[in-house]
Formats: sequence, structure tokens, C-alpha cells
Amino acid sequence: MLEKTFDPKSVEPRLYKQWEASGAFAPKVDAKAETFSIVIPPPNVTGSLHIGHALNNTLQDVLTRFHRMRGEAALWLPGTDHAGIATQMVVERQLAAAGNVGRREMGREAFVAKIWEWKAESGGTIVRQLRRLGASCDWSRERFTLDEGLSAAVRKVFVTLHKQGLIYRDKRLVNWDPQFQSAISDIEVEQREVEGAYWHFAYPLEDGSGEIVVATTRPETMLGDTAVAVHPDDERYKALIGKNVRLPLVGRLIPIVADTYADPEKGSGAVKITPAHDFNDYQVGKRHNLPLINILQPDATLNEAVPADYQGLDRFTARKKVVAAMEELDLLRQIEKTRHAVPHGDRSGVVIEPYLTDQWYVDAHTLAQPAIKAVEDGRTVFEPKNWDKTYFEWLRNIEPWCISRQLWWGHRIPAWYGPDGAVFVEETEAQAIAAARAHYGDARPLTQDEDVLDTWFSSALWPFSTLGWPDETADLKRFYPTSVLVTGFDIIFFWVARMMMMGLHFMGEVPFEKVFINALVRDDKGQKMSKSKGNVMDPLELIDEYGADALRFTMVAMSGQARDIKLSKQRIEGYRNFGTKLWNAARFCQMHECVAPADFDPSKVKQTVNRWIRGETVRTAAEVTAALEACAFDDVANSLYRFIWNVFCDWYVELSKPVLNGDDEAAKAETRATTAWALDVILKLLHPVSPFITEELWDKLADLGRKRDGMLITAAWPQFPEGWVDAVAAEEIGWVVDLVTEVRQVRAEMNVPPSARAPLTIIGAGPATKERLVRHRDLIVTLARLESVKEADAPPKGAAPFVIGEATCALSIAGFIDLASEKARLTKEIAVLESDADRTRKKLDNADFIARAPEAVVEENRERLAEAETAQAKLKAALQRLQAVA
RNA sequence: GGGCGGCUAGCUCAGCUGGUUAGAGCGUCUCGUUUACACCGAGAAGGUCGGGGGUUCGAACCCCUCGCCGCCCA
Repeated sequence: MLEKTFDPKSVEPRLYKQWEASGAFAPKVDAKAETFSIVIPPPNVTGSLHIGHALNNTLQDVLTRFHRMRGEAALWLPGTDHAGIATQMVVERQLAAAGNVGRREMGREAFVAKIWEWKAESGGTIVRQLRRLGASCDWSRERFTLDEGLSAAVRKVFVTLHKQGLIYRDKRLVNWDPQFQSAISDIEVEQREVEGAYWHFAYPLEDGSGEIVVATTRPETMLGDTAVAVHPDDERYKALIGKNVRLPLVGRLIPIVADTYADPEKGSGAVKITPAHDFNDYQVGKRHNLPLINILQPDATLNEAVPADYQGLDRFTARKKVVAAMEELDLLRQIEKTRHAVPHGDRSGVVIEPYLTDQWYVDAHTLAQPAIKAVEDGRTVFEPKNWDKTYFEWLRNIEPWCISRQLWWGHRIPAWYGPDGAVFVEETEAQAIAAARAHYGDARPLTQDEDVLDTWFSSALWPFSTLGWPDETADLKRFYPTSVLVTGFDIIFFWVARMMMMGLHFMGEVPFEKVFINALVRDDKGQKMSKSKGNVMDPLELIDEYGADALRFTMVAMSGQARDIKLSKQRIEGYRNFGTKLWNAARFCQMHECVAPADFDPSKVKQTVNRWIRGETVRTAAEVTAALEACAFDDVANSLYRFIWNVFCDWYVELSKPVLNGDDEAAKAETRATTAWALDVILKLLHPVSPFITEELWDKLADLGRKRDGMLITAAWPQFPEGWVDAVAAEEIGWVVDLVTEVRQVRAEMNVPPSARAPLTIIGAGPATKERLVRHRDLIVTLARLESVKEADAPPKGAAPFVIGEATCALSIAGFIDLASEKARLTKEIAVLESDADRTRKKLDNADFIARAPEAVVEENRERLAEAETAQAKLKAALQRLQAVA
């Protein structure tokens, strides 16, 4: 006998182990089987499972389990990425906390060794946590972006792209993160609105004829100014173009140039130009051949290019000093407070500086073209569809991708330099030496590039590098392109677009057929969850409290088209209750020894209720299957919820009780078998969403003698002929349900105590109704808590009437009828019918409607009107009788 | 400034290509311990679908416009 409730805590770990041990997580080897594959968006190796992962991985698991049950060779390939900056930061912090020497004193090799040590110890947290969720990944194929195979892939890609001219080295302005002292890419920079100011500085003209006022939000950059720009058509400054100003504090003479970049409407209309420290100024500098004066060191302190008393100062200290000095010189004209956007590093949180350095770049523009085309052609489809706009927008305006990072943890760039600076890009040092020898004619000492690659560079190869590329492995042939990628919209730029570029370039095919963009999980008030706000919900705690199935069901139910999910505990609790409901329905089946004999054929059942539930089950199986195929996750959940609770539990179980408790043995046996069959289908259909409770019931119900070929995880997905839906049975049960519901309504409205049993009289029943009445009398009596059901030509005195189809029903509850409230009830019913009839009549009276609306719609309205009118007439008659009595 | 979403019952959301009497879950209220389940059952109340205009026989759904709210990119 099952316990009263399901206990996830004791069951989940046990079942997970069994699944894993059974080998079910690995794709079946059958070469004829269709394939289904997903690569996990590799979580950061330093990370731990948060609610966003829970959502993302639940959806992947649902799809994987569904396709596995369909008999496909289903592969969900897990792994993590090495997260260059984040990991290096974690380990540096740990070293500092332990009082160790810093990484620079330690040296590169020792430091990287430390990181590997750290990774071995605590790097796999998130991967372990995924198991708690029930993730059915194939752990035997787990990969890491820095493992040997993936590193080989990275080198191969780098070298190939370099030889194709698609990777090159260039000196340009980059986004420089002074905390990490590394370049970062455009998309790792976020604009933050901060309180700031425009400081208006006067620069005196060289000839002493006056001054020109410029405004800046970064005063310290004036030390690197090499020009002042004004708009060529700006009358105020036309005469000054070509003259020089003497840069205060520095003393350098710099020209006034004409450039349309200067906006006459903004500030004074004149703008200072610092080509080495501003992206716009850099362009102006190029146009006017201005010198680039770099004034910063990598840590954002000022270098020797500035006057002596500014050297070594931090940029913000220097800012204050510059302002003070300008004020002293009486050259500070104005301070204008303003809010403006300032670039910050998304990882470090510090202000980013445009900085002139040598870096490696990918020619993203060239690689983007096939990636754009693939989505335009529909070779890869976004779901929801609209996200393709975000994808296109970015790829069509793409900038060169800066891929080098001044870090130690990552893929070291496979480039070696000769003594004269000549560069040799090769996959191995030996090949580089050979190339150098060929170039120089003799052996020369080479030094490898110190930098490593952006983590996303290796992530971009993930869909094929994890399958074994560059080797032509069996996995690669079988599982590439992958079927679907499930990920968040925030990394369409970072990852999805880049995988598309690399996949198409190196594999010649898109990396995935479909990209499903999942929502962002927020708290119940719609706030983004964050540690600082203290509103984070820990998925592991939620699993402890409600079980993994409840959390998973919630995630699935809330994954509609919306881009946010507002998660509340209440909701999870509700779906936990849903699990308990199913559990207890199974318990009911167990108590009544519901088992389907081996030769049970659902197509042969005779009882109306059984034919009906067969049809409902078949319908649900079709719905759930279609929804899963379409990634319409909310429909999957709603369809299951409605069927299991509102159809199977609320009605089928109740309708089967009289049979199971009766003595028609044949009917009893058929009902037991049908119940068992339907429950098994339910377990299968629900399994992808709620794997634990279903697997447990699958196992426990086998105790009854149900034969199981194996675990539910690999059971065959249900598929039935449409012919199993029985329209006649559906209509008949629908009639019973309506009748019972009406009786309950009248009883409730009339305050009939639940214990009281009243006789029901049916007047004017047609032949079909009479037959149904014979067949389902016991059922109706039990469910509606009646004393009896009989037919008559006229309603008995003191009975409350209502209408079902062509028949009038009268519930004899004389003892409870309060004349006034009964009158009120009937009057209200009549009014409702009247307003409906009115509306329909108006439509039908409209000649245009009759002429233009489809015949079916017109007919439907005619029927509706007729029904409303007859029902109304019957109730009016009843009301009159009531008044005659009174 | 450009783009993308959203605005439907107290709350969270469904409503596909226009044809319903606009739905669900939660919450609220009333009643209930009938041996699957109180993590439950029965019933009820609650919405002029953000405002205005238009197209149409017919609009929550299509078009225009206005208003909030959110996100992304400048």
C-alpha cells in the first residue's frame, strides 16, 4: 500500500542513481534510430545552480526525456566552461585570503596549477547540483572548455582563421578593464547611468585673441588632448579653424579643426579631442591626422606623458586635481551637473577606459554573413520567433571581435614572435619553430604570445568541439547539427550568434535547428533576483521543500511566450499538491486492485465511462505530444494538469466507484483494467516533466502484478489511433456531468444539507435521455446524492426545477425550499437566458449577418437561440406554478 | 533617439489564422470529515479585455492614435 503522500527526499536520490546506473542517460546505440541532441549551455565552472539554471535545464531535460521515450537516440551533452576572468578572480581571492603570495609573485605556471587544483576540488559544484534537478545528461560525455580535446579544437580554429585572414592582430582602441588589466569585448561592457557633470574649460588661443570653451565629463583626459573640434558650418567658430590653442596645464599647442562630429547644439559647440582615450575622438583623430597621446598605464594611473605632478595618480584623483588646477587658473567656466551613461565592466564593475593596445581580432563581419543567411532561410529557427530580430540586429551591425585577454587562465594564443617581431601562428610550438626556420633560414629564439583567448571563443565551438571535432568522430557525424538549443535571451549576442558563425564556417552546417529562448526568472514582484536585493530563491532549497518534480512542473507551466516568469512559492506549492493528487489517485487504483491483464485491448472496452476515458486519454496524449514538439511548454503542463486532476481524478475515478463497488464482475474487471491502462498512460505522459514521482509510481504499481519491461525513463511514448476517441460516449458522459453539476448547484443555492437525499424527477425526456437514465441511474444517484431518479409527466409539488437539454428536471427538496429564494433563483436563471437569447436574436435579425457570416456560424446561433428560448419557457412555467402555489 | 515586449477577474497568466455565454491557477466567501486525497471535495462571487478612433455582418484578437510599465541597443 502506498503511503498517503509522496516523499521526494527519500526517493529522488535513489531513482537518480538507478537511472544513471541503467545507462539510460546515454543515447541508444541503434544506428537506425533517429537522433535527438542538445548541448547544454555550459555553466561557468565557478558557478552554482541558480533558479535560471533550474528553468533552463528543466526544459532541456523535458525535451530529452520526451525524445528518449519516443525511441530516438537522445543525447544531452553536459559540461562547463572555464570562465577566464571569473575563475582567475576566485582563485586570486582565495590566495589572498589564505595569506599566500599574489599571482604575479607566484608566476604563471604555478598560478595556473593552483587554478587546476581549485577546479578539481570545487569546480564541479553545479554539475553535481544538476543531478538534484533530475537532469538526464549523458555524464560519460561531459566536457570542459579547457580540456585537451577542446583546446585542440581552439588551436585549430585559431590557426585556420588566421591563415584565412579572418583573425588578425591590430592596434586599436579597446575597452580596457583596469581592475583585470585586460581588454574585454564590446558586449562585456554595460552602460550605467550615473550622476556626473560637464566641466566647461576655457582653452586660450595661441595668439592671445581670446579663448574657446570645451566641456567634458572626464577632465583628466584633457592631459591627452591633441585638438579642439568645431562644426565646419558653425559661424561662431569659422574664423578660428586652423588656429591653435595652448592646452592649459600641459602647455602643448593643439589645433582647432573642423569636423562634423562637433555638435553646435551641444554645450559650447566646441569639443576637445583625445584620440587615445575616446572612441569618437579616435575617429576624428584619424580624419585629421592627429597624434595619439596615451596618458594611462594598465591600472588606469597616469603615465609619464603627463606633467610630472600628475604622473602616477589614479584617474579619479587626477580628475579632481585637474579641475582644481583649472579653477586656480581661472579657466573653469562652469560645472553642469548631469546624469550620463558611463561604461562599466560587467564582471569587475569598474569604469572601463578606452585604451590603445595591440590585440587579436576576429573578422566577425565576414563570419556573420552566413550566420544571418541561415536564420533568414529558416535553417535555424528561433522560438519564440521574434528573437530573430535581436539576432539580426546585432549581426548586421557587428564590430570586429577582440578575442585576446591579458589573463593567465584560458587558451594561450598559439602565436609565437621572432626577435624582429615576425609572428608565427601554428597549432604547436614545434610547428612554429619550423615555420620560423623556414622564414629566417635558421633557428631563432621564439616567444609565445602571453595572452589567452576570450572564454566565449571556445564556447563558440561548443556544439562541435564537444562531439570530438576536429576528429571525424562517430558522435560528430550522428549528433551534429544538434536538434535544439535552449538558452536565455541575454546570451544571443555572446554565444548563440558566435556558435552560428563558427558552426557554419567549420562544419558547413548550422549548429542547431532550433533555438528556444527561455524566459528570465524574477521574484514574485517582478524584480530581477539578486544577492544584493536578497530576493534570490535557491532551487536546491525549493527542491528540499517541495521536491524536484514540483519545481520542474512549475517551470514548465510558466514557460509561455512571455519573457519573464514571476515565481512564487505559492505556485510551486500548488504543483506539489498536484503531485500528491496523482499519488492518491494511484493509491485509489491500488486499493481497488486495478491491473490490466496482459492481453487487455483498450479498443474493446464496452462500458460508456471506459470508452469515454479512453477517448480523453487519447486526446490528452495527442495534445501533450503536439505541445512538446512545438516547445509549447505551458500547454504541456496545462494539458496534463487539466486531464489528470479535472478529468481523471474529479470524474473518471468518481464515475468508476459505483462499478468498482458493485457486483457486475465483467464491468468491474473492465473498469479495473481501463483504470490501470489510463494511469500508465498518465505516468508516461507526465514523466518528462515530473520524472521522479512517475518513476516511483511506475515501480510501486508493479507490485500489483503489472508487468514492467523496464524503468519508465525508457518506456515507449504513448501513441494511439484517433478512432479510440468515442464521440457518443463523450456526449453521454457530458450529459451525466451536466446533470450532476446542476443538481449540486441547486442544492448549494437552496442550502440543502449534504446529508439530505432528495428524489429527482425528470419530465419530457426524449428516448436517448431515457436510455442514458437507465444506464447511469446508479451513478447519478451516487454523485448527485439523490434518493432516487424517476420519470413523470408533470413535476411534483414543491420541487426545484432546472433544464438539461430537452428535459426538465425537478429536485424534490420541499423541506428546504424557501419560496422567496426559489423565486429569486428562477428569476435570475430566466434573466440570464433572456439576455443571451436577446443577443443572439439581434444577430439573427441582422440581414447582413445572415448574408455574410458562414452558414455554420448562422446555424450555431439559430440552435443557441432555440435552446435558450425553450429552457426559458420551461423555467417560466415553473415560476408560474410556484406563484400559483403561493 | 532606434528596436522589442507588456497592459485581460484581487494576484499570476491562457486566449492560434477575428464568429464564446472571455477561461485557468492562486486568493476570497459559503458548505462539507461520503474509507484515494483537508497538500481534499462541492458550490459561489469577481472582468464595459489600458483610453480613444477606425475596418468589419461581427474585434480581447486587425489598423491608427494616445497613455503608462519593462527590457535591449545607441
